[in-house]
Amino acid sequence: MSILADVARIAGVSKSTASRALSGRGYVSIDTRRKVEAAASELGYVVSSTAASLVTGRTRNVGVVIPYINRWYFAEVLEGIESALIRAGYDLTLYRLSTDRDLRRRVFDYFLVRKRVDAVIAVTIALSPHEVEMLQALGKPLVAIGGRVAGIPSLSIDDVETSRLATEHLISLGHERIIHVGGDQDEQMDFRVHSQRYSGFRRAMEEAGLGDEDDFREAEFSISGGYAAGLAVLGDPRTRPTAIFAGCDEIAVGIMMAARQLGIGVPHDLSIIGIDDHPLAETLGITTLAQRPGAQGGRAVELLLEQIDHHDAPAPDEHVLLPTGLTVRSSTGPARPA
Amino acid sequence: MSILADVARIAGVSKSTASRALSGRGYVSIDTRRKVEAAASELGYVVSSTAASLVTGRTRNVGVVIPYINRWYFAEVLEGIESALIRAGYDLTLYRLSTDRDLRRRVFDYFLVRKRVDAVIAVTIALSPHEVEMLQALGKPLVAIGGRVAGIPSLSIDDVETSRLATEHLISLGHERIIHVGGDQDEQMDFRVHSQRYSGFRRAMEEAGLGDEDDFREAEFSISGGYAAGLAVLGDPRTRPTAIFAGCDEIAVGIMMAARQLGIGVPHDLSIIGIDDHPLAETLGITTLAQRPGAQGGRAVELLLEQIDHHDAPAPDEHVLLPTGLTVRSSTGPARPA
DNA sequence: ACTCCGTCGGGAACCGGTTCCAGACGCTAC
DNA sequence: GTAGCGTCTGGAACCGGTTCCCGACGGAGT
Repeated sequence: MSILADVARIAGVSKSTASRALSGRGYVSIDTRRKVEAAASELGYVVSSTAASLVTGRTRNVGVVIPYINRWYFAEVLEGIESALIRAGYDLTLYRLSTDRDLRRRVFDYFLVRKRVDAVIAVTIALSPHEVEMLQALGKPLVAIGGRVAGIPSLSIDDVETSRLATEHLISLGHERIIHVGGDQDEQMDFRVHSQRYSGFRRAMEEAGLGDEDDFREAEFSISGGYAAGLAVLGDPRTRPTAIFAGCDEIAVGIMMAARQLGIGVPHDLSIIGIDDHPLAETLGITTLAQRPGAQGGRAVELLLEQIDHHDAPAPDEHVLLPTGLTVRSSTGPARPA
Repeated sequence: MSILADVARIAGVSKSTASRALSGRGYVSIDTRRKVEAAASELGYVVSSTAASLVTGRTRNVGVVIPYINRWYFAEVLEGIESALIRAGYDLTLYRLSTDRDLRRRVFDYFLVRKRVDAVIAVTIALSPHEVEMLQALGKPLVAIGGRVAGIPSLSIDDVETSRLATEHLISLGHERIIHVGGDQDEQMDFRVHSQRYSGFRRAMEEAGLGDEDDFREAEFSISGGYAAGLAVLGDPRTRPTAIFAGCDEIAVGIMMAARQLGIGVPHDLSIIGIDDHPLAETLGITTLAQRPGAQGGRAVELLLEQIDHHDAPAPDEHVLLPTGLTVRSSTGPARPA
């Protein structure tokens, strides 16, 4: 392993000149730069980012905290973040936070605090004021994806409005018996996405004078979860709805599968709408409100890099609401008269 | 931000003693340790891992290169790796390598080489001899998941044997017209998993005196891919097989959906078997050969940490073959006489 | 001719820890 | 009594870069 001093010696210059030549900062004549570069490539030299970080205080490394990897939305966000960071020359250090409070504390106290990351992106993790404060005290820019966090820039779709629109789509088709199959209302980790989607649904239903206390069904946010809930909801012909608003496309897909299993025609006997625009939604022709999680990840990185670049400026405390687009496919259709 | 010198001053000891007290290396009396710890927590001190790495040469950070995030197998492996590393006090830096050769070079030359990671795990990335050599020259332990890499420890399932077993299961049920729906044979990135699965299939078929040149169908390794291939294969009643061996469970699920769509009974008219034991395989009752990617990730971390701990020993160049378990569910059944 | 400024290069301090070395102390062993 | 060892602590070197500061040089401006 060669070090900068070796390169300098071979090139016949001082360490400082070699450093300037390779990093491109400060005055170096073309000639010496060439010599240094030649020496460096001859020796196969690469800077020690550790040493560089120590003195500059910047690591070119961003921490990402995320609750799941194996779910479409999260994996997409992660991919978006990853490629944006790589393009900008940054590393991405991954911390998966499950519901384990201890682990969460350890990650914040032990991992994130050490001068290992320049900044942090929190994906659907509602940072506590204490956590925000702690990281900000260390001068680490923060961005949140998936929900609002006080004091830091964040971006997400408007869950309430999106759900409302989805529900209104069904209502406008003449459906009256509509059920929302969504996530556990008590899930603590996230930004109450589930309850926001529920309340958008509720609002649309109330405005139309519809709904009752039996129009919500809990499901895990996955195809299997949707399938199980679908079988339960659709199994009983007397209470069967004519339309279902699924909390996400994975649930919608599961419901679609359950419907097929039970011989229920979509959209003839049942309309289904979801949120996300999961690839399977397209494959199966499921109507949905499209969002682009990968792009959200990329956008979050931009916001972050802006903060890193002018880190003298105060953190912009704005919440960006991203649009979702109603994508009508063949899973929704007019209600048939009973 | 407080530094070690501050802690030492407050505690009334020297930097070296403070370092020893906090890191737990070398002799320190109980008394002074207490004092130092008190000072540290009073100041909210945390070590600068950058500084520590610079002198120790170890970063407690492992690089993971992986081609996809948003696929079940890869996400599971990643989760397994992540939790094992966190438990061991290691960070995980993620590099997603698509088919972009340039990016791949950049990741290896620019990112992995700088003293940022102590070791590297390659998930279904066939490292070139040059890449292996480069990383080993830097003294970085390596482990590969998903296929054999010369010169480094690796672990994977036995793709050939697994496929053969899957195919034999179908044959033993009396099926004669069997099709394999698998991945693109030319995919360069991976360890030719696709072609290995194909050849296991081929072998079983030949031993049984079955098969023809039309018994393979290409599909993307996803539910959508399986669905599309399923529609194509099952659509024509004259060529329709009585059994399908899917290259992975996601494909199997897609085929299952296509079968339902076309009103083909499973397993009455069609048997389906996959590989993986994806959660949906259980939900839908798909027979499969189960593997546990999360456990593979954890095992890879163990192998890696062993190498890190005794890094004087030569790298164990062994390939661990993990078992897969035939899990019979309701998607496979006896062939009906034509 | 002299100042001034922009370009170029070297020396040395510095980032914040870890670790080697040497010295001090108290204890046991001979 | 002293040699020898184990425990404890401080000083200083060191990891490998970056950057500040200073001096040298050459050309332009007056």
